Amino acid sequence: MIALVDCNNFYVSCERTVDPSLNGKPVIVLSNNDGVVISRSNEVKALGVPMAGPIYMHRDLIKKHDIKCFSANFNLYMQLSEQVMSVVRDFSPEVEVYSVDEAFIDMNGLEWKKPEQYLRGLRNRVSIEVGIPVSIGIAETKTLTKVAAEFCKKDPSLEGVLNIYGDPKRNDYLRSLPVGDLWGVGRKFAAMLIEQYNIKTALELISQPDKWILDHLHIGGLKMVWELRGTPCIPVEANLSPPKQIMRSRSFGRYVKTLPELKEAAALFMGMACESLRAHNLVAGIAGVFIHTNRFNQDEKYSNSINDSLSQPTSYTPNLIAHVHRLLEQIYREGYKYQKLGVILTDLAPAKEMQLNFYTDEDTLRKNEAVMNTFDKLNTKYRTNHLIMLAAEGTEHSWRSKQEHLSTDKPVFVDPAERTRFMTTNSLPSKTSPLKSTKHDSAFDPAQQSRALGKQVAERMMSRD
DNA sequence: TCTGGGGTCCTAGGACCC
DNA sequence: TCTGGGGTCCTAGGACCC
Repeated sequence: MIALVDCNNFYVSCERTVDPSLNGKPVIVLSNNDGVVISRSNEVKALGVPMAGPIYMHRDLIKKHDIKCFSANFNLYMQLSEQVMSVVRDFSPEVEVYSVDEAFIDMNGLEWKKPEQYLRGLRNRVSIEVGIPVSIGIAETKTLTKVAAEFCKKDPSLEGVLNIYGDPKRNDYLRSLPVGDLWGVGRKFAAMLIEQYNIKTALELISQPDKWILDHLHIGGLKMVWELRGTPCIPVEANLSPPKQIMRSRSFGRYVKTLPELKEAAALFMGMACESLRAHNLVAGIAGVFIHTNRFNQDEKYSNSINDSLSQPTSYTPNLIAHVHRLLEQIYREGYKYQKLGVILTDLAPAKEMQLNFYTDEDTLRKNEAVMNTFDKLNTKYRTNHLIMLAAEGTEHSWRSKQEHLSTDKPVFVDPAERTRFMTTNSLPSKTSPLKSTKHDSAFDPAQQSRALGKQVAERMMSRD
């Protein structure tokens, strides 16, 4: 028995914990450059605004229905995700955190606990302690829990939990499920199944012979189909494995033409990637960079990527920045308006198993490691990525993403008692309530804030030493 | 005018080996 | 005129996920 805990409209729900007056109102969360819809409230879904579509096509609808739009605030979403997951872990040690808003629970050994009742308790605790609504599906396989959670969201009378484990009516659900809504069937496969083979529902798909599935949807598709028939093929993996690749990329807030500006962006993104690399105690053997112009602009198109192995695997930011700067010089072409740049680290290996080469100067290695250690400690301690940075990363970043509708960057603390009161009375919180949102004001500048913080820290350290 | 970011896995095909 | 068979490894690209 497996359960899936799935947060409803996660990013929108996060914004609503900051500002509960958004409850019941149409709300959208936008991608990094405020260009694309990445989360919608139920009210917005009902209005027909599609997921992952460009927002500018819905200007009129936004105005007409007074839809509230927010820039993505991933710091906030990560914090709330961690809170949700920590409640989930209270209910079982066997948890696979599958994404920012989803977790699978291995329920084996918990069947006797009356799963619906037990997990309804989980749902209520997440709701009260974190303020995020979740839907929970229970079934024999991961793919079936996805189906259950999907139906659960659409039927409020289920109170957030649908158990289809051993349910003889399982195929009734599959009969009414469009093939494109399946976990493992994306746009391309859905179009092929419907247009070429007239296979429209999940039930029609699982009625095909294995050989046909293997030929058309490959091994991943066959696993999915077996899972829909009730045979587990995708295990719950409670132990998370280290990443195989780390990438940092952004679309620019404006077009960028010059090599120095691209280098600045590459350095900044590499700084971020390296931080993650070291947080996982890994080193990279290969690093690369890619750039491209606006892919929707047919007149002028250029995109290129390049990567190369390092003479010595490392997580030392200065070396990796120098490496991608050299690579960037090779693919940069003058005269183009660049829209996006990204850096990629691959061939990752545990830092403690690092291979040295014949020429490696171990003394330098140790010194570099100590520098990065101190670097990370300070940036972690003061909860900012920009307390200390490399000069190559620049300070102005005039090309950075638009984020014109940020809610708040400050950590959110909500007193559970206060939330309970809010939920039961359903009244708006008073002005002094901790639920009150910290509105983004235009004077708030993260860069300036961190410079001020940096100054404070520097003064403190100097007075001490 | 305006179109995200960060991942995983699988497959086909090419290079190379003997 | 006539040109094998059996492998491995790597990479780019395509599918998928949230």
